[in-house]
Amino acid sequence: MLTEREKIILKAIVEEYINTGEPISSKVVATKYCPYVSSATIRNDMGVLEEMGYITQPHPSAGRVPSPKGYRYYIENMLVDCKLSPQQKMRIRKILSNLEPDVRDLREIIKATSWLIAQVSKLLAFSYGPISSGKFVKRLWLTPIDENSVLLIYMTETGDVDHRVIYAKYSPVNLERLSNIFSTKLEKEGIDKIDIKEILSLLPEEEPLIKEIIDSLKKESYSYAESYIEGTDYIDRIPEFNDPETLKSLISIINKEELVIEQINAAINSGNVWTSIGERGNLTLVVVPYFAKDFPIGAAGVVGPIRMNYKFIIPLLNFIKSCISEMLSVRWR
Amino acid sequence: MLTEREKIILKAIVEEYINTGEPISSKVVATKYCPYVSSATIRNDMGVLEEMGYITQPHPSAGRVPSPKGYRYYIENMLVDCKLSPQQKMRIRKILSNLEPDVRDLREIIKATSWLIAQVSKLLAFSYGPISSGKFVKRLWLTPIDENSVLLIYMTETGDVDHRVIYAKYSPVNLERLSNIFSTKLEKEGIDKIDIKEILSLLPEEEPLIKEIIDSLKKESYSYAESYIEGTDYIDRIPEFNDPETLKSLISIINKEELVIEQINAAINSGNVWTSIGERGNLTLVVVPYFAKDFPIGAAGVVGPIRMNYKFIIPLLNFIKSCISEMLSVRWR
DNA sequence: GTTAGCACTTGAACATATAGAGTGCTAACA
DNA sequence: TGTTAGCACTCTATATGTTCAAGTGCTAAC
Repeated sequence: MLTEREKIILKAIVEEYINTGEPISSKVVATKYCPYVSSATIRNDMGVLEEMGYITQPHPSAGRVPSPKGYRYYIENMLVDCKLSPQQKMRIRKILSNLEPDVRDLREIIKATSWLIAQVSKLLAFSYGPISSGKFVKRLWLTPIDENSVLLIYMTETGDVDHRVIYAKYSPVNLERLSNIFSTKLEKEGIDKIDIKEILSLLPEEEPLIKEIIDSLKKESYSYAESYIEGTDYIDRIPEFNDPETLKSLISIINKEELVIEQINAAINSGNVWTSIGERGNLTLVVVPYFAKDFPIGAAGVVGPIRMNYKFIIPLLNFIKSCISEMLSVRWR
Repeated sequence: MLTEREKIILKAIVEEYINTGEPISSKVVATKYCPYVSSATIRNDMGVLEEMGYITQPHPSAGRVPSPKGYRYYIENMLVDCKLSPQQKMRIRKILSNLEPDVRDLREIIKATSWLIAQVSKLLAFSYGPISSGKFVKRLWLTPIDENSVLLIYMTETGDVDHRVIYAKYSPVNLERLSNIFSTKLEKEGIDKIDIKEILSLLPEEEPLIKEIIDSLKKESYSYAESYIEGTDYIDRIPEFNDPETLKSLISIINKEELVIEQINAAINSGNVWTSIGERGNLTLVVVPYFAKDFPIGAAGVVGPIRMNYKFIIPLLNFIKSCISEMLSVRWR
C-alpha cells in the first residue's frame, strides 16, 4: 500500500516522464509537484517506490523512470473515470460521420476503425475481426460456375459472409435443393453436429459435392478474421522507434497476428480496455473490443512505446469502442 | 565500355562483397581473382571503375563497395543464363507438391507463393494478386439475405470471385432474372459500357437495387488484389536490418502496398524479373510476375538489403514464376 | 601498360580529463 | 519519527589525444 505522498510522487514521475522522455529527478518532483517538502524527502520516498518495484533508475546518477508495474498502478488507480473532453469526442464523431458513406460492410467498418484510431492517436493502430462468436455457419448458397466447380457462399451467425470455390462433378438442378437442405440443418446446429448420412441419403448422386461442402465448412467454421494496421507514417514521431530491436518487435507484431490474438481475446473476454505493458519487446499494446448488440465482433487498439500517453489513449479507445459498437448494433440484427 | 579486366574486377568486388559484407581491397582482388597482375594495377583499374560510378569507397582508407549502378551492371551482364541447380529445383518442386493439397483457390496459391519464396530465399518475400487484366466482371449472381439486403457475387474474366452485401429493397422473385440479365450483358462488354436504361426498362420496379449493383460493380471493377508478406523471422539474419532507417523503410514497404505496386506493374509489363536496387531507403526489391496461360495474375518477389545474393535470388524467382504459372495455367481456363 | 615502394589519410580502439546531474547517506533538527 | 541541509560519490556525456592497421594514391622505375 502506498502513502498519499508516494502516490503523488509516482503519478508525478509517470506523467512527467510521459511528457519529457527524460528520467525525472527528485528536484523536479519537489518543485513542480510537492513544493511543501524538500527534494531530500522525495528522494527517501523514491527509494521506497524503487524498492517496491514501481520505478527504476537507468543508471545510478540518473533520475527515475516508471517500471511496467508503475505504469500499471498508474493506469489502474489514477486513470479511473478519465474521459475525453467534449471537443475531442466531437472531433471523433465528425471523422466518423465523414467516413460513413464509404463504409458499406462489416469488414470496411473494421478497417476504418484502425484508420480512425491511427488518425487520432498518432500511433500505430490495428483492428481485428470479424470473429464469429459461436463460429457457426448458419446459411449457405450454392451457385454453378462451370461443370466442375461450384461457388459456395455462406453466412455465419454474426452476419459475416464469405465464399469459396469447390471442385466437384454435380448436376445443376440439385444445387438449390442442396442449399436449402444445408441451410435448414445449419439453422439448428453447427456443422460438426449435422447428420451427414441423412443429407447423403436425400441426394446420393451428389456425394462428391456434399463431401466437399462439409469439408470446406469445417475448415471455414473457424471464421475468417482479418487484421488491419494503419499509422506506420507516425513511426518517425516516436523517439523509441529509433531502436532496431524495438522496430523488429514492431514488425513481428504487425505481421504476425497470432502474436496479438492472445491480447485481443483477453480484451474481448474482459469486455473492456486491456493493456499489456512492455511484454513484447519494449512495446505496449492497448486493446479494446467492440460489439454488435452483445456479440463480440472484434477488437482494435494501438501499438506504441511503453511511454505513451495513456491518459489520452485509454479514454480514446473506450470512446471508439462505444462509437463502433453503436454503428454495428444499428446495422446488424 | 569496360575492359575485360575491369569486368573481372567489378564482378570480383560484387561477389566478394555480397559474401563478406566488408569493403573489398585491391589486394584481395589481386590475390583471389587476378593473380597475374599486382594490386597496384588493380588499384588503377578500381580508380577508373570508381570514376565511372560502378563502385564507391565508404571512406578514403577503406576498400571498394559496389554502387547500385555496379550491381545493375553485374545483374544485367554477368548473370545472363544463370540457372538454379537441379538439386535446388527439385527441392522447390518438393515443397510445392507438399503444399498443393492445402491450396485450393487462387488466393491461396498467391499466399503460398510468398511463403515458398521466403522459405527458400531466407529473405522477406511478398506476393500480390490476383489482378484482373481487363478488370471486367463477367458474371454475377444475386442471393437474398433478408428483405433489405442482397448478396452480390461476381466473377472476373480471370476467374477471380468476390462478393459484397448490397442494401436495397427488392422482391426476391426478380433476383434470378436480374442475375441473368446482368451476366448476359457483362459477357459482352464491361460495366462501363452496358446500357443501364435498358436494364431499368426490363425491371423498373427494381431500380434501387439495380443502381446499387452498378455502383458496386464500378467500384469493384478495379479488382481486389491483396498482398501477402512472409519471412519476417529472417530479419535477424540480415546485418543491414540493424539500422533503424532501413527498418523504417521496410515497415512502410511491408504495410503500404501502393509503394510496391509500381515495381509490380513494371515486372508484369516486362514479363520478367524486375529489380529495383536501393531506390527505396537502402532496400532492393526483386519482383517477378506470374501468369495463367498468358493472363498476368500477379507478382511476387523479395525485399532485402542491397547486398543480397542476386546470383541465387534471380534464377530462383524465375523458376518460381514458371512453377506458379504452370500451376495456374492447369487450373484455370 | 605494369609494378614496387612509400607517404598519406582515415577509422577504430583505447585511455584520459572534465563538467554536470542526481543520487544516497549522515548528522542535525522540529 | 519524519524532515532537511550538506556533501561525497557515481555515472554519463563530451572532448581530446594517441596508437594501430588498413588501404589507398602517387611517383618513379621497369
